[in-house]
Amino acid sequence: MSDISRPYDPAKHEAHWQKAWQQEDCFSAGAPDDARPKYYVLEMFPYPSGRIHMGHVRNYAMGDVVARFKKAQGHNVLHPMGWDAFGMPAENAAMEKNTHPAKWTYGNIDAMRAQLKKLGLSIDWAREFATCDPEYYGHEQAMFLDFLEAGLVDRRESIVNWDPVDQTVLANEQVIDGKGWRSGAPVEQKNLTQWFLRISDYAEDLLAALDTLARWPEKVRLMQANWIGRSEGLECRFELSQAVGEMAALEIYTTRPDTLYGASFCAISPDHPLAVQLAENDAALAAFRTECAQRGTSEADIEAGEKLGFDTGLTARHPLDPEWHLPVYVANFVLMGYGTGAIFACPAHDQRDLDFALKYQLPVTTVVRPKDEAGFSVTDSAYTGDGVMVNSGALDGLTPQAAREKIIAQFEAQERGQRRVNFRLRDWGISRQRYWGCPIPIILCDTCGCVPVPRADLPVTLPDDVSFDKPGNPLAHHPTWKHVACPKCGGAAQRETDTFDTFVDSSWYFARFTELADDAPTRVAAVNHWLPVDQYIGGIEHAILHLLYARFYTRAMHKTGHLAVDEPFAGLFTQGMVCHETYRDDTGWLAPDEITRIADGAVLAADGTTPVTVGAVEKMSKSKKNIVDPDDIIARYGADTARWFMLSDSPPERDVQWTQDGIEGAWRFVQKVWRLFDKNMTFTDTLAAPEGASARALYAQVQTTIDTVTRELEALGFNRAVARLYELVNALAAFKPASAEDEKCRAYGLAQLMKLLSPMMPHLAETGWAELGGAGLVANAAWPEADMSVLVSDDLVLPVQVNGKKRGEISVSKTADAAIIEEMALSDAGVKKFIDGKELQKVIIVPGRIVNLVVK
RNA sequence: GGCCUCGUGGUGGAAUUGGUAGACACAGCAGACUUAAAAUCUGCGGCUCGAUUAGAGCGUGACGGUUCGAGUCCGUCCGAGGCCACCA
Repeated sequence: MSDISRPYDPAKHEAHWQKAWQQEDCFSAGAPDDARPKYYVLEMFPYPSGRIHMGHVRNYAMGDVVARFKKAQGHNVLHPMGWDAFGMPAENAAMEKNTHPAKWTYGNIDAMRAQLKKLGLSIDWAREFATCDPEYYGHEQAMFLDFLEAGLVDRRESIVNWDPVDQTVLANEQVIDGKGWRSGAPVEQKNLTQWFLRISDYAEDLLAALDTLARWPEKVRLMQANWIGRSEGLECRFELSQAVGEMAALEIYTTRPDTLYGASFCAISPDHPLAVQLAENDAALAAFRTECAQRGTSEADIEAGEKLGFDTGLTARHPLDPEWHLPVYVANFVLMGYGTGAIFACPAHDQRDLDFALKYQLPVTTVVRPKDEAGFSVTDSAYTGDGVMVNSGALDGLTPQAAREKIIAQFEAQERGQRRVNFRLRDWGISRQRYWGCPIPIILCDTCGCVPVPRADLPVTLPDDVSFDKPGNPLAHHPTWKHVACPKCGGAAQRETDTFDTFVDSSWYFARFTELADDAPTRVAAVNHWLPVDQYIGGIEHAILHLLYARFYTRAMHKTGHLAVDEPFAGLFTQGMVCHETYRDDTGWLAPDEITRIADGAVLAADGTTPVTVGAVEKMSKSKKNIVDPDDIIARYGADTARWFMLSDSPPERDVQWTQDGIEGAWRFVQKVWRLFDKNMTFTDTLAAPEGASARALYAQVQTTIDTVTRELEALGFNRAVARLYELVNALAAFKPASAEDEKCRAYGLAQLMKLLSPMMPHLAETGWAELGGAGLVANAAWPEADMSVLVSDDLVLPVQVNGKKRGEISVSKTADAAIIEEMALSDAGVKKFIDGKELQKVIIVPGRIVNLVVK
């Protein structure tokens, strides 16, 4: 029996229970043949930056609630943890701190693992790995060779986004406002030979299957759909009036074939082969192409929206009228990477085309008008709405939709074009010119070309002796590493010195967790048993990239026989960020522990005199110094308090604001629960509904709490579950036992409370459970089931409205018929006042809900 | 520019999905205990009017609509935020 006169001391209890869970091996997942239904809970694994932050605490607290809850409900739970350990920060640290990326990374992992363990998470640590372990990335290399054989990989030259500071290629999605996502340097366009995964082959499937992901947020599915960007249109030829070399026609793609009669000119991308060829003999065009390449695609440039064109002097024949010649421009707003890199322009119905036409004085012909505006014509604003076709020959009078269908059918019948589906999604360029990543297992031979590294030679490991003293890729600078004999011809050859994009590493780690097989990336029986992940939890910032790549990669693994599902994550939850107020004085940002709050609410610097400006509530970040360190919080209040605060108040998908008052409130709640154990009690885990009124009322509240908390946890409504638990604790604290039955019911209520609290505050729940004399660990106890029979009462209280406003309440028998309810409602004193002297027009009785009297 | 989400007390937020608006918590006020403070316990708390009570009116960004009944559904507008962005 603990001394309950003293405050609850988390430091004492938390370490004890963490050890007990480990000794009892509570959280190891059962084998695939375990009789219990499986449940795979996964939080997005962390990057080992060095220390955990509050965002991790929130993320892993949520996942842990789900894992513990599902275990208690009788599931065989898999809840693993690992490290997304490759990436540039390790190289930056190596440069700045003169250490080795591996040493830095593994040191960080050790530190963060210790921090996570202090949170008391129910993790199966036996499955832990880091993506920088050769045991992991070697399998990744083997799978890459499988993908290569299966035709899922391409190597091709392409224009890439080049970060001149980091000296590496960036994916489109790593370019933000024309700048590198890490360096912030303006991105340049560069032609490089790159490895690609053919994700665009799966565009249609990745899009269609979004409909099957019922337990994903609508928002994320929409973002992915937009990213994949499916459009339907017509691809057709515009004959050039004179051929240029081999090129006799322009292939164009349009989603608006209905507006063909409004054509004004054709435009090709500066990177279009025709433009490239013409530029060879045209210095002015060459200069124009250079100018376009330098302008880039930054937000500022797009905002400015300046349309630049170069008249090639060529013309193209309109496909519907060979005598109609359209000028061909090179235009900066046409992208080579989408469609065919060539368009026909209809200025009346596309704003970009209109801007261009007005600038270069090209014709504007209106071919769609709004239904009710007979004389409509476009002047300075393109019309993109629905309506009626005009000035379009046989199309006149049709809707644009019907006109599109008619034109496409006509082109297909005449074999001059075809319906074509286009996607915005491009193939995934995975080559990175970095050291700290998974080496691409390819050998480049002048004679044999690209030769896969023989399987027996995998993994291709990173050399340890590297230097970071010059920009670029240390693997390419290394004196010996890249020089090898060609596996095919035996001649001198070189290793591919690029490494994989780190998104490759995180595209299959969830599969690896299902079994750490030595000889294969996955063990098919285990991976097919556990996947898909039942509940995946992480930040919304991964809504597109990571989640889309993982969906594609799973399909690729399916195709190559590594598993047998297509969708890796059946349920997805995206949690909000942890925010904090910001503070600054003349010297810059101040940390929360560098300020003091005085009585009138004013905020001063630590010296007690300098006034401090309280800024916006923003995501915790080093740069704004508005960080609260989880270690400090755990040391002062314990893990349970930190977890409880992260789960209360704010809905989990929304941002939460960290406040000192909030953490203090959670701390007081822990103490309040502890004070409930103020006397010896007989352990009571099961109880029939008591007879006495007071015990019965408490018993009933315990049952409704079990019922609602269960449903809230099922729905990940942690904040609402917390509110119900506050209510139960308040009721237990106020409950004054007056009989043996009362005592027993109170003990029973406390036992149920411990079980309900245990997913969120596992240490306190164990302490309380032991205090009550419960057998074993509450971590192993079964989830309680609500006895709802006690709630079935014969009477119920119905609110009575008059004209929709509540005016009274009546207590009626459940079985009372409408006539009796009406009579009681009409005779209620509060109601009477509002109906006397008025004509009763209607009585609405919603059974069990409400009564509404309509009077006039 | 396109697509989407959200606007409820001093604050974070609840509201059985069209049926008693403001649960629960934080901050606040008053009281009890204490020499005092902290902690704890009790009570109050949307706004306006009503001296107070009883009570009445108003109230979920604004205006309109549907309905017996709207925070919830529809329309227009205002405001905040997110994602994508010259994607033909």
